[in-house]
Amino acid sequence: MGRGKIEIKKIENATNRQVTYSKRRNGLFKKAQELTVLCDAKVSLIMFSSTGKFHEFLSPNISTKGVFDLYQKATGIDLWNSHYERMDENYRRLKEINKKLRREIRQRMGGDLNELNIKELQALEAKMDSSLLAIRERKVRNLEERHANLVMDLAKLDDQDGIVETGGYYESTMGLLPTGASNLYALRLYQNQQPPLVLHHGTNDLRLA
Amino acid sequence: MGRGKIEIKKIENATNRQVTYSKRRNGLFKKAQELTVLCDAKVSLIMFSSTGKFHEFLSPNISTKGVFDLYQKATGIDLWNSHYERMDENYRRLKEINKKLRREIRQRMGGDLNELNIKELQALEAKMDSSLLAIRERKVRNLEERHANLVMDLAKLDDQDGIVETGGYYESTMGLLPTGASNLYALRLYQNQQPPLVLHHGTNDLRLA
DNA sequence: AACTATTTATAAGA
DNA sequence: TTCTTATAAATAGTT
Repeated sequence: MGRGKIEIKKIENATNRQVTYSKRRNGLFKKAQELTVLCDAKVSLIMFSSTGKFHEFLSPNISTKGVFDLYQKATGIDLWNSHYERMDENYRRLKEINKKLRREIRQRMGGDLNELNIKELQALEAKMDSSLLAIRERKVRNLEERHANLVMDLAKLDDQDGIVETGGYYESTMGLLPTGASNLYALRLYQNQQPPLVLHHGTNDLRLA
Repeated sequence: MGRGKIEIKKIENATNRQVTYSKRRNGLFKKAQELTVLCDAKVSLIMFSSTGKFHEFLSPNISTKGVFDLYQKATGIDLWNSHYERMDENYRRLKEINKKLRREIRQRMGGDLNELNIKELQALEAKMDSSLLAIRERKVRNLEERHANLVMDLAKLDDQDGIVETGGYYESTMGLLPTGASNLYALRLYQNQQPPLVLHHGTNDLRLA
C-alpha cells in the first residue's frame, strides 16, 4: 500500500527505517484503538524501536497490571513465579534452619529438653562440658594476657621515671574482672584434661591467686 | 476499507462484533509482525476479546518477561517491586538473624571466642554453667522416671504371676544408660543450688546408686 | 511533514 | 468459519 510494493525484511537505511517505524506505529495504534472500541476488546500494545524508544497503547478499560493478571491466568505461564517461588522456597528453607538453630540454642540453654531422649541428653551434656571448658580456658588466657600487659606496662613506667601511678589504671583494669577469683576457683574444679593454669604475677600483687 | 465506511463505535450485534474482532485481530497481528521485521522493533501485543478470549503477538527477538523489564525501565512504573522488595527485605533480615544464631551457637561451643571481651566471656560462662546444670537435672529426672517405670513394671509382673523375667528387659533398658553412674557422680560435683537428687530404688538393686 | 499513486485491509455478502 | 470483492484505509516513495 504505497507507491510500490515492498518486501517484508529489515530496512537497512536507518533513516527510512525510522520513518517507516513512525508511520506504521501510528497505524498500529490507530488499529488497536479501533479494535478496542468496535469490539469492546482489551488491548495492550507495547513497542520498542530499534533505537530503544518506547511507545505503548493500552485500552482505556484496563491497566497494565490487569493485562498481566489476565495474561497469566490465560497462559498459565507465570512470568514471575519461577523466580518468585525459588525465592519463596529459599525463604522457607532459611526459616526452617532458623527454627532449628533456635531450638539448638534453647537446648543448650537447658530448655526444650523434653524433646530429647536420654542418649541425646547425654550427648548434649558432653558437648556442653567441652564447650564450657573451652570458654573457661579462653577466659583464663584472656586474663593472663591482660595481666602480662599490665605487668609490662608497670615495668615500663617504673623504668621511665621511677614514679608509678597504678591506682586508677589498676582499678579500671580490674573492674573488668569482677569475679576473676571465683572463676579461677571454678576452673580448678572442672579442669580435668589439661594441667592447671597458673598465673605468674611477678612482684605485683593483683589479688588474683 | 470495505464495502462501506463504518463508524468507530462498539458493534452491538455480537456475531458481527466477533467476526470483525477476528478479522481485525489478524490484521493487527500482521501489521505488528511486519513492523517487527521492517524496523527491527520489539513488539508485544496482548488482546482479550469481549468474551475473554486471549490472543497475543510477540516479536521473536524478545520474551514477555523481557518486554516487561524494558517496560518498567522505560516507564519507571513498577508493577511488582513493592511486593518483591518487601520479600527480599524479609529474606535479608532472616539471613542476618540466622547468622547471629549461628554465631551464638559457635560461641556456646567454645568457638569464635576471640570476638568476645572478658565481660562477655564471663557472661557466656555463667550462661553455660546454668544451662549445663539444667541439662544435668533434666537427665537425672529422665533417669528417675525410667527407673520408676521399670520398678512399677516389675512390681506388676510380680503381682500377676509370681514369675519375673527381668533379665532381657533389664539389660535392654540399661543399655540406654551406659554412663549413668558417672553422670550421677558428676552431678554431685556441679549441683550447688538445689538439694541433691536421690534415687529411691525400693527393693530392686539396679546398681545405679 | 505533505502528497498521492498504489497496495493492503476489510465490510458486507455469500 | 472462510472466500469474494467493492471499497476504505494505509503507506512507500517522492517533494
